[in-house]
Amino acid sequence: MARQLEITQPFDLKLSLMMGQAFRWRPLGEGWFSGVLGENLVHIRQTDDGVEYRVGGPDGERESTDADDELLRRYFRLDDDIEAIYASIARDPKMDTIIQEFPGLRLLRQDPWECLVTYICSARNHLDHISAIMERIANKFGTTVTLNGEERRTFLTAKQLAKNPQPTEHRLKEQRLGLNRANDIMTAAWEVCTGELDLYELRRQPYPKVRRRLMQCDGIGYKIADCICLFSLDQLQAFPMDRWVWRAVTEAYPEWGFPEKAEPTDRERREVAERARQVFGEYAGYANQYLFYWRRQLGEERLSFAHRWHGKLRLPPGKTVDDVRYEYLSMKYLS
DNA sequence: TCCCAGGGTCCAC
DNA sequence: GTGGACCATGGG
Repeated sequence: MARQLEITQPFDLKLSLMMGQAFRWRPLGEGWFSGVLGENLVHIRQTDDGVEYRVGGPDGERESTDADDELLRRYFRLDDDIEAIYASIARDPKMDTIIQEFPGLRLLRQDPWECLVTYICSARNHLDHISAIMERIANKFGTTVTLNGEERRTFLTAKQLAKNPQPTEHRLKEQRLGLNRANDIMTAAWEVCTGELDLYELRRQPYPKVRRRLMQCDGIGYKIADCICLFSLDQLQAFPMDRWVWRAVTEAYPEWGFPEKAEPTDRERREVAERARQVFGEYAGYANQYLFYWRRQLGEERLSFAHRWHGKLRLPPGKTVDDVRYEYLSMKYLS
């Protein structure tokens, strides 16, 4: 039996699950998505007044309870006052426009350990590739959970890694996540198990301290620390600076004074993040996700223009693909 | 073969 | 503390 959970807030399930903050959600068709939350295999889809979902475990589907509602409320951050957050970051008129274009984008409160592993593997990787690595790791180490004919695996725990280091490290490296990543993950697992790195305790610490602590880990620099802060540690002022957000900022906010070049220096990343916190306020992390998603959508528009160019449609005389793209963007977003 | 991807680290100044 | 060079890895 599917269980209903009422949501009386802006909420776009597909957008929030598939935009590239979490990497283990899969579309099942007819609006359903499959994901693994801890020990639970969850099937969920959006309805007119919220979501409906089913939950499975090692022995297949089980009856959903109030505790499962609470699990989802926490995961989707339904405790956030999203209207107030949108209003806060929409003090900037461009952000207001973007939010109206894509209402219902939600940050997800992910498991800190899984999030740490995910983003250690994310460095210089494509979203699809990150998804594939996470799924391979789960398939190799996880325990089986089933639901409605589907079989998936729980994620690798820190304890599993620290308990039996050599064989698991070897098996981890086989999952093609990069030469040093497996070592970084092993080291982090060890620190988590000894209590030297207490991820849940970091949820109650101030943001700068949390980021500093994460950056002491191998393989975690400024950007990845911000991702872990924002996606799993309740640090909503974190502002992860990857190349997409850098493009969004340099193109849409020229008045901030950052040059349009391919890659920012570490210093420029820091300065953009600080500026973003001044402009968007204490919920800058939500603005960050909107900029990330928005700019990636434009990337797809750009591909679309290139496709037409090579196809039947011709560009206006004397104009480049970028000219047309920027005209389009100016009309649509930046007027 | 070249380019790209939710970067990190190391090493001179 | 900063800027630059180098590193990494699979896919299109």
